[in-house]
Amino acid sequence: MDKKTFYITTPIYYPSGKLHIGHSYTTVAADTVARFKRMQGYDVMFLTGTDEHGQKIEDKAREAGVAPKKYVDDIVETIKKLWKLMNISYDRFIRTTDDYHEESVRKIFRQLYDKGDIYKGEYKGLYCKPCESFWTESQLVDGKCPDCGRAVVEAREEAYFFRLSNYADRLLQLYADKPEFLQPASRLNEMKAFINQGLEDLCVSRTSFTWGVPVDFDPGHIVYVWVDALSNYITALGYDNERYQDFDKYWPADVHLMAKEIVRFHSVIWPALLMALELPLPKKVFGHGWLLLDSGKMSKSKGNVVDPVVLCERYGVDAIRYYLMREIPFGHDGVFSNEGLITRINSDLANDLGNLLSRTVSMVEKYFDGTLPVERRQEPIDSEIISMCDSLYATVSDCIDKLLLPTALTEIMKLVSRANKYIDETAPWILAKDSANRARLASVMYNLCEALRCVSIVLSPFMPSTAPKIQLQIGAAPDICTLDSCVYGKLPTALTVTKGDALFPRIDVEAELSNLDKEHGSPTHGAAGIEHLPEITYDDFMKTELRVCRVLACEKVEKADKLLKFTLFDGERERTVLSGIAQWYVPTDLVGKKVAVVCNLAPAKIRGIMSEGMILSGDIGDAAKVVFVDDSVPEGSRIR
RNA sequence: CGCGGAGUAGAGCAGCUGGUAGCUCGUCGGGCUCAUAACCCGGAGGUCGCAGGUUCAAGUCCUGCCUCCGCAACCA
Repeated sequence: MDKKTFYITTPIYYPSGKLHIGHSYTTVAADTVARFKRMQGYDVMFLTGTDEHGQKIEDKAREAGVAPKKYVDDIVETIKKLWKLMNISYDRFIRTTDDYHEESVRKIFRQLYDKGDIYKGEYKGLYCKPCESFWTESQLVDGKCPDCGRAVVEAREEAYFFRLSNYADRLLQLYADKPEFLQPASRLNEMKAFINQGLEDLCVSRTSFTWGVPVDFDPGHIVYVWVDALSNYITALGYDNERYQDFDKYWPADVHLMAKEIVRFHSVIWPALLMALELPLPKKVFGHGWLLLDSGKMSKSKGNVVDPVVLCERYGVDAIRYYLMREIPFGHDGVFSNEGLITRINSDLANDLGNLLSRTVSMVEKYFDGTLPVERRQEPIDSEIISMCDSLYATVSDCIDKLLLPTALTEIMKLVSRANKYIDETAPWILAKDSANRARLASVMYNLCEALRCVSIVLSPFMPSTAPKIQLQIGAAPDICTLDSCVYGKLPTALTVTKGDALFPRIDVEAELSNLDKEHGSPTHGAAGIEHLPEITYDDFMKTELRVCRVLACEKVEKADKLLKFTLFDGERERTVLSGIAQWYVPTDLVGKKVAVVCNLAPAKIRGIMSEGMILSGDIGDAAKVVFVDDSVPEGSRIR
């Protein structure tokens, strides 16, 4: 009883599609800290979950032709499977569609309303009817709708607002009093600047969609994401609901972990909401950086290789966990690349750690038939490796507390390197030649096993399935693999080891990279493999109405870097088509040209403009070039 | 003037409160043979984006500029 508690959270993820490696990154980091804290004896609550309401889910579900709940249910299943695969030891998984959460949200909303922190107001703005969008004065282009260029009218809409502006001073005070509240520190300045620009009250309800928690005293209004999603951190503990009863036990959270783009919500809106609810504030908000692909941004279209499931299946969960925690400077953006991943696995895990275990255990088997004799002879040269064993825990623990995860790993790997060097210094194979050195040789082997044992202990939160494998091979029983035992000298004197499989088989870098290219196309260089789609029938093809069109006019879309707006003549009428090729063409050069157009593509609104078709272009890496049609072919000709 | 981040050896990164420029990978040379062609030692390689300024002293502080990258905000 009365164990110290530790409450850590990830954001609740938006299940509008598959999660990518970035989500895994946040979650693995949180998991590592949670595991470490558990080992330290804390009563840990590690919360993750999903944020399932909102317009986008509603739209996606409609597109997919299923009910929103069904849509998110399916995705949540894949998310839970992913966390299971990645060995994520969350204690609780909250879904904003859970009954108890919705109940709490209704109560919280009402409570804030009753207190006067939420009030019903009017969303005043300039409204464009065709686009169904509100704009502010500054967003307008020439006084017209920036999307479609049509006239806007002043309009008002009822909505609920949270008095965020009232909390500006208290937030600034919070940052001043507790700068450690928000980390890394650079984000603090950003938030101060943001608040100093002037905080406006926050619109916390919507009427434009229905997939969410209704405002119970005002049907038609839906609680918007701020209150709905952020409050998960307390509703999951039973705040304002009966499902759980450990709010008093765990709140305030020790750390909210997240990627940098949502730091603002967690360090401005969330504390303000908590202030309004008169609840204690979380101790720390930490915004880590992004994983960038070496070719640029991380995006869904980049292919399978950044799919965490594929990576884990290919290289093993612990290797991926290690890579993520080791390679990316926590708090900054970092580059994710296949080559970086493979070299990291090879050099750190295969060559250094795995090979250290392998050579150590092999020598004990070779020189002592697997069991060390009890005679010992220590020498001065042993002292360094011994003292490193003894100080390892304190060093790592300090790093974890400061969320310096990569540093923690480099510190651990220093002992691995030292041990490898120690083998060279002591040259056991020479000692083995003279039976007079038996005691000395036993000491050397014992010291190596101790180093491995200590390493495995502090490594276990990072690599939960690798650590026990090491311990098994060096014959370390579970009771001497706790953090308390992370000091030199716990292994039995007559230690017995058991050689096992290689921990991390070495990967042939070049072969692996070319395999990846073959299988997925090169995600990094953009050229290698041609991806083939399933065969289709002639009828399938003929469903596409491809026609020759002449470009009557072409201009850049305002405020859009990539879009060109075409006015085409298709032999029958004019049609407007948008195309994302502005970087590669001067609009006027295209006028008069004939192009191939998919005419029966469902119209879609892009940047507020209806696009009625698609102009065919050939992809050249990331660029695209229009496929021009010979001038002798008349407009309207069917292409087949 | 939309917001923000970054520019340090071939690549990826450290360099906090200013005082001989470091790490990992790669590369070159050497050593060892217990081990997963792994391990250990040594070398080469940087006028720290550019230009000014402050200072006895500046990747490190200040000013301006250039470049790259995210997001906002679109690739039908």
